[in-house]
Amino acid sequence: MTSSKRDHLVDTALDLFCRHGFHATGIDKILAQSGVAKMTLYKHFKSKDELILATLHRRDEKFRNDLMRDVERKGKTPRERLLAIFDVLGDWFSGRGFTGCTFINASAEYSAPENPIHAAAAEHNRLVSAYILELAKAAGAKDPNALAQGLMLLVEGAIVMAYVAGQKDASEQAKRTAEILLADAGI
Amino acid sequence: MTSSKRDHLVDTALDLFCRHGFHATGIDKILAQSGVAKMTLYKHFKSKDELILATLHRRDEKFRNDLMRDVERKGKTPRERLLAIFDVLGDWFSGRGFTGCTFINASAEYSAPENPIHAAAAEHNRLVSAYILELAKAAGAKDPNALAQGLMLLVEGAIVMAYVAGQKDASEQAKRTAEILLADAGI
DNA sequence: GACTAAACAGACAGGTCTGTATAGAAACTC
DNA sequence: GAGTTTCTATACAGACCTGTCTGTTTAGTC
Repeated sequence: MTSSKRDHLVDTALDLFCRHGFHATGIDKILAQSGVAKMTLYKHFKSKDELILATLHRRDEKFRNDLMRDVERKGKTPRERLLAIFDVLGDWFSGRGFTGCTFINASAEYSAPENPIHAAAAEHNRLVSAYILELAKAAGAKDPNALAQGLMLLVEGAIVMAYVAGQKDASEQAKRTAEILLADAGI
Repeated sequence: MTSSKRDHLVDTALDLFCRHGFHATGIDKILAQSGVAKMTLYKHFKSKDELILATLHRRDEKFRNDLMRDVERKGKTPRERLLAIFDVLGDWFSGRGFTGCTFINASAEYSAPENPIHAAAAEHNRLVSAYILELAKAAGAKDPNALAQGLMLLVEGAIVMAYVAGQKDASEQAKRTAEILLADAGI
């Protein structure tokens, strides 16, 4: 399979980027940890930035797939699922390898909005927002857009508080706050 | 004045760190933009990390001073001031030089919680939280701790949505959501 | 077994990084 | 005005960075 090396590179790069950041992770470290030769990397990716984009793409897919799967397992009704989001966040925060949100971190290192890396983070954000909006509509909220945007603020806020301030219980606080918003939305 | 060069270095470094990130900003660029000699920098700061810590310290002081000043000018009662926080955020987001939260960005680049740079970001977070809690108590909230933590989630969430997703109106959405929380807190 | 394509190993170029060393200029003090 | 401190300018060391290049080895196919 021609793409097995590629996949392995993306996996390794994602691990190192998450743990140490993008600028702080050199190509050589990714090669050493993956055991892949340099020329193989540059055959699959034109540059380090392209490798970063590929890792962000994989991270986005895995993150949203895992989120939807866990949310739909933990909650049966749309209302339960909106609240289950914060339980999933709690599991994520208390997991061993929690290093914050890869996309927030990527935006921090590539601040220009027109940078493709920053744009990829914005797109991920948009897709998560769309999922929450979908649930809010299914739950029959009075103003689904307002509810979804409010919940998204709580999600992002909880991630920041858990990562920057080390406040791992931010997800529980966010869940309690979300219940207030759900009540206000009539569900 | 022995500290004028030092102050100038911190100002310049803060500007460059905010615009381009910490790893991406080399000592030489700070020297070129400030017009200060390298040995002068290393006389005032033992290392680049110490310079970073000094810039974060200044940023924290300026940020919270400006926040409190603007909030207390825009709102007269504690309740008004809690809501005014989000108006101040809106001004910040739409300002020309908005590059997200320096402390979230610093945490992203220095992920280890025991790293002094990450710790400085956590401390800033704690101090902002304390200010909001103070206002929540003065406003006579039913459960000031819960209200303050909920508002803090909205603040951090709004910053992320404004910076990562470019959603500059996140502050308005956060304000509308905050009003729901205030009502729930009985104020 | 011969041919082909992929991956490996490692040197290399050219640039950047942090931090140090040295020598001269400017400013301040007595 | 002499002496001291402060700053500048610049070179330097040693490490790291990305990306290229050259061979060699492995693996798969006919």
